[in-house]
Amino acid sequence: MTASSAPRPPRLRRSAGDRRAQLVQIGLELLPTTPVQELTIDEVARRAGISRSLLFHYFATKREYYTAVTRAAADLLWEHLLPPPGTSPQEQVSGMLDRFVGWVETYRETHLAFVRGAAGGDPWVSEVYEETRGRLVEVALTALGLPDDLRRRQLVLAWFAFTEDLVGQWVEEPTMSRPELLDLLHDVLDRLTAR
Amino acid sequence: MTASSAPRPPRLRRSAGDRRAQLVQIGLELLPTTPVQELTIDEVARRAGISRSLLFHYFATKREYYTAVTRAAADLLWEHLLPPPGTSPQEQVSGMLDRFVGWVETYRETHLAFVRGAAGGDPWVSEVYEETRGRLVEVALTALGLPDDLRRRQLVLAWFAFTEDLVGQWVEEPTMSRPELLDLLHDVLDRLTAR
DNA sequence: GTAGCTTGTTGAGCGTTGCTCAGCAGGCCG
DNA sequence: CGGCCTGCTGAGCAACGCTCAACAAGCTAC
Repeated sequence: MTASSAPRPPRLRRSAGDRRAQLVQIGLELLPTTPVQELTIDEVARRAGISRSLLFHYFATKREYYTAVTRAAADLLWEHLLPPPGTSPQEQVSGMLDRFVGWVETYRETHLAFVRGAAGGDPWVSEVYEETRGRLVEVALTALGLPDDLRRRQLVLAWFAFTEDLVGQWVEEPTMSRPELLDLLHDVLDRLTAR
Repeated sequence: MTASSAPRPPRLRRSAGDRRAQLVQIGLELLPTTPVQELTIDEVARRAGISRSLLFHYFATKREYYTAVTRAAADLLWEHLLPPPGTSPQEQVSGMLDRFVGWVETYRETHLAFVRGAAGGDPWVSEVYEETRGRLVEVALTALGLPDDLRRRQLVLAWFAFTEDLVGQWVEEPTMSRPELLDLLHDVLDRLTAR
């Protein structure tokens, strides 16, 4: 409840970069509790303590803003999963898998919201996640030492959908041990790519 | 282009059932070309030749309307996939798989839009598809003669995500023959449930 | 210090959309 | 023909995405 008698909070200017980052950050925080369609510019602006107009100064369109938020989320995931340099190929894949499960365990709500937001409707938004999925598959195939042909690519992408879904279910209702899960996922991937 | 001089089309009353069905039908037709967020009540009402108000008489909320449309789409899929009575258990699963691929082949755009709409954001909507997925998995497990325990259920659900994704990719870019695809999907399912 | 410029920032306002409500009117009944 | 049930409409409100002209914070130049 803002006191109506408050003279007015001293308006402070932020650099363009700061403001953009702040707005994207607010989007990331809102993501887990708010489906895209219910995310309003008003709410974001209110949280940032700025006018709606300013948000449109940084993002020409609501879609553009939402895409930027999605991209930020995708980048976080990407940076977390990418194998550190100097890892052996075998370790790269199992390491990524392990970190992926850990990621979903830690940011369950956020990650699920991210995936749903990316999967749902809007092509501009889903493209962002598609791209990240594509890059991840590329890394995985390289680590496995397999040629990146179209057929295998499809299989690994579909395997990723399998993984997303299974891990998503597993964190809500663990029906096996963590190592069992990791083993199963790795095994399915191996069998699929061996074909 | 509606002639402005048209005296006024004779307003005709429909029974409540007819009108509801018509509105849902319009939703189904709009689904493939229109992401949820861009589906407007105005557009639907315009196509039905009725006022916005009437739509709110049948569906209290836009969400409720959209849920009804999704349910209709899910029911169509369900009826198409359900094995006819008197089929042998083995045929049931491969038959369902075959019909599923056929379904995606035939209604590619519509089905993809349906899945995306169901996956995206809104819990009320996604629940509808979740339910259908659950029933399909139940049928599959029964046909396979396997107990419906939690673990297997998760695996088959995840396999379904795998299948959705792979078939979706395959129809856009066939990297293998149709029988190969069916065989692969069936094989993966068998290996997963055999564990 | 102050004039001036850059640019972060705002408020008023427009068109559209989801949704409400009081009441009109089609068509079946007596 | 009169009455009633109920399908149906139009006006209108609040909230939203988005635009635009103008204000003002804070740096630089003198």
